[in-house]
Amino acid sequence: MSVRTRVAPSPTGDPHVGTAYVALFNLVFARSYGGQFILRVEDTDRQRSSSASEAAIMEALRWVGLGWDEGPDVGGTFGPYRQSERLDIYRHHADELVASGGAFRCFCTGERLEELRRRQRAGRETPRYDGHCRNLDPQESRDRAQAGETHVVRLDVPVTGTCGFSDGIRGTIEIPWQQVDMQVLVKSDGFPTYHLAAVVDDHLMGITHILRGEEWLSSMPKHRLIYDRFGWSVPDHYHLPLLRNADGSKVSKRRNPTGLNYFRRTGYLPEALRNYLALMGWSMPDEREIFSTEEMTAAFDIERLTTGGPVFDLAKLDWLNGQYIRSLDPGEFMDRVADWAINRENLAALAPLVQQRTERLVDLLPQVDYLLGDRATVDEDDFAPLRLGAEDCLRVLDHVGRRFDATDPWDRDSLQAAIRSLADAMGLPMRDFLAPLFVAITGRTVALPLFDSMAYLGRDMVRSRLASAIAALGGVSKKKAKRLERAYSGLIDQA
RNA sequence: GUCCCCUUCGUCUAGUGGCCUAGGACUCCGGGUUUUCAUCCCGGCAACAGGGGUUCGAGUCCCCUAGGGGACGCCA
Repeated sequence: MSVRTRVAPSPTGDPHVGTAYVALFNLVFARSYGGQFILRVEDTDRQRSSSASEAAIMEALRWVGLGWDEGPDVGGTFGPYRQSERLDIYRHHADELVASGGAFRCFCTGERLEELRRRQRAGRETPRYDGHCRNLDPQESRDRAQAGETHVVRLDVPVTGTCGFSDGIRGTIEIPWQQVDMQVLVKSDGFPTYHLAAVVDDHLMGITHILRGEEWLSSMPKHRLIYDRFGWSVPDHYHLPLLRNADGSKVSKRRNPTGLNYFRRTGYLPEALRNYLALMGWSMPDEREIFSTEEMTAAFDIERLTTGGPVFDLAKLDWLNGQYIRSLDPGEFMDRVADWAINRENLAALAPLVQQRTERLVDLLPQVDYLLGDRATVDEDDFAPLRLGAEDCLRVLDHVGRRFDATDPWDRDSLQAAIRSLADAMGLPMRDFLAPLFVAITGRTVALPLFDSMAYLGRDMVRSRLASAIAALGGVSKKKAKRLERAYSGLIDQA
């Protein structure tokens, strides 16, 4: 049987470097066996999924050079490849599980569940569904469901014993069933959760090897159970180490640029990014550090994957990117530069802003350089002349960051509305409120209009500039971050 | 808190019981080439988390401790 792997992003945000990381290893693994690599969109979270995000993720993955053989856009014989289009498949399988006793309907209310979890936490137990609806009379269960009573479907999990399974790079792992929750498989809106959908799809799509992030390791018992209940064989699993921030925590946008578009916009070469990602937890047998994805594929051996979480450190990526840029022949270098930012497409967004401000074409450059560049370097002194003190500036920037995480769509008007409401909530005049933001984003005293600038830059770039401005203002400790978070949610609740 | 995973220079890593006086790369520092800068070249700093075993021999195997991370959602 042909080797088939997949990457299964959830279209709930900006394209993430972690997705590219997992995609790279899946792609290389499949190719090294002459197999196929599939893209599946896991859009089962109705609230958070968006087609804009889906399109951005596919576009970004293609940019990195991680294309797929089958997927929502290119089709394939195992489609559809978008989970929201496979609802009847999941429903059918969930019904089968309920009928066979492998799962049960649960009519518990959210309040009851919350109270239960609170009690368990207080009693130092692992929060877990208590099985309240597990032994409902099947007839009653069916009747209540038929009568339209709101319910979910939960996986029936053994109460005692341990679940043993094997991970391709970690060996055998045992987890007590006691620790495994009776996971919801079908939500009350009829959509499946990840656990059901992923297992069903991986089986139906003929996925033979699953390479995914380590955060899934503790869900493995649930997944094994589902495979077993359906009588399906379990694909080989390999849990990839998680990319880390400098402090060792799971890589996050608050501390690192993690958006693929950031790397694209700041002029990293896709082949350099792939090479760098390959170095995260993997090495060439001959210890070469500069190699193409093709060379990686030819030499690939999953046994060479390490288990420790690598810190995603830009310094080495910068060096590597420099190596790639310098090795380009001049013609190609010129093409890359032209594709990067000084092209019609990018200019189209900028032209309306700069044309009126231009007397000679050369005036264009200083007007837009801060929009094309990496990030404006700011330091504490830049904030000194402002009406708000350093502490207040920091507070403003922090809260703006939080507000922007939830701002959608990312355009001029939404940004303006978001900022206005936040300034109101904080009781600050727009003028004072905007000043530190202007400095953080543009790094100047004179620049193109702030909201247009932010709209052009995009969420990733704005995020990273906010982060460096906050760092310039002294940064925030863990404790301070907590305090700011509380303060922010306080503001939201009032509004 | 409970369970699981992890632990070699600041960072990415090599290492699968003797080739380890622990190698390479990035960063940093010093020097050289270059009319500047960058590149490039040379050199330097720097690690087996701690403690017990097993063994003739342990970075490599086992146990304990510590530290880090992850999971514990009708998110994925």
